[in-house]
Amino acid sequence: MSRLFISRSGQLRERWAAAFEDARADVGLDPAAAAGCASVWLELDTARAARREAAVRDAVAAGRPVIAMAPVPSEADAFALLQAGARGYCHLEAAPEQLREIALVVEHGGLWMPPELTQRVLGLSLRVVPTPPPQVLELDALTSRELMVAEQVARGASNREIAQTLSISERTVKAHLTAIFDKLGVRDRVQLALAMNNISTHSTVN
Amino acid sequence: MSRLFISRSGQLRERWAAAFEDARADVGLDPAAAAGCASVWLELDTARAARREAAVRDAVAAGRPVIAMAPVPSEADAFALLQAGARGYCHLEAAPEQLREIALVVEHGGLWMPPELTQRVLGLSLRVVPTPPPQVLELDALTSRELMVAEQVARGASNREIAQTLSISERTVKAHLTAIFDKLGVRDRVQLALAMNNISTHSTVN
DNA sequence: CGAAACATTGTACTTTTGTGCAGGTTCGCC
DNA sequence: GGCGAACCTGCACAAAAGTACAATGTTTCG
Repeated sequence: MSRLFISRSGQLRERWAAAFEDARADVGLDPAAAAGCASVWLELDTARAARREAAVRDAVAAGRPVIAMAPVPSEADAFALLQAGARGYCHLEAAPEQLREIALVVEHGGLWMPPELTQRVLGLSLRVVPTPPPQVLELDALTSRELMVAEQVARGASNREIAQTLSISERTVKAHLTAIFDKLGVRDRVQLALAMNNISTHSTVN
Repeated sequence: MSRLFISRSGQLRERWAAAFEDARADVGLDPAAAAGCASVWLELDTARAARREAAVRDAVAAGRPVIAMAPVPSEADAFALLQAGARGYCHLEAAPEQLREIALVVEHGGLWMPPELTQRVLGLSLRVVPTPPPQVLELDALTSRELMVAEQVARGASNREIAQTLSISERTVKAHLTAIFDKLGVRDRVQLALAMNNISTHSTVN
């Protein structure tokens, strides 16, 4: 029982091969081929959003558990695709060990999605999060002023705008930012913005 | 790492022992004992319905994955308990093989519930959780290459990293970005990253 | 009171980002 | 063959972003 990866580009073939000895890849879904697999993995284009659910549904129809792999996972997306019948929803570039983990879960009747999404999907409170190191932001570590700056960045504001809003100099904004980056372990405002919105970032390939 | 079963009656002890060599059973929750387990299984009384969620929460607080075992599984119950932090929800009298299956799933970060409940609970979540903004990005306007760049930015990657990943020069990445900003109507990579994750950004005055 | 944390800002400098201008290539299509 | 779209790139430049070092005032707390 192999794993079938459906991908247009096939760029990640090597990664999949690393995860599963029996990984197979194809550019389109062949129901007959899918039927013989332990699970079907779909690489989702960000484009053609409307087609994604249909793609999942088609794959599900083959009767094997389907895992959707999104380049940019989101809560809404996870909902839609799980509802379309996917049993797993993960980052497209999840590490091989994680892929194996997901396969294990899904092929035994479970649902899998990134911890941070599980949390939000079920509406859990942060404190209650179990198993994996949930990478909860240590927002408590921030001072009140730093928090204000961080929040603005989380909404896409520039240093100048933040300075204006808080009635301080741009230099001070930068000072706060340096402190924030250090405390939260991110390297620039983009990663901060994403982290503030509970989105895992690049270096954190989990 | 054993499995800890919390049960008032202890009637099903033998079944649990059959499922797991390392099964332990107790009548009440001892946080210290729970902390040393692979998973905690709660037998839920039908009586004292109000207490069930609290019981789950207490168990979850110990930091180990919790499976709720209900004598009469129901959709509403499943949702409530998963929301309380349970990672699994099953019939109290599930067969030993199934218990093992569930353990496998839950201890690897998955969610488990009876198949027939899965779809319904997912459907329910949609109604319970505030639906995210419908703001649809015009991702179709992006060319395939631009999309790749945008996705990387959405994960916090720098231009250098993107260039490396796509095997192109940093200059080209910048060229793509300029096109992306224009097409999507954002002004910089931070706003792009947020937009790609369906997060509304600071209202740009200019 | 004095240490420590916080907030603020300046000067100066490095690095990243983003743009303008000016080219190249390839590929499909009329 | 010509044309346009997408892709790729170099040089130059401006504008942000971020860091290093330093300093001053305020608040907080033991």
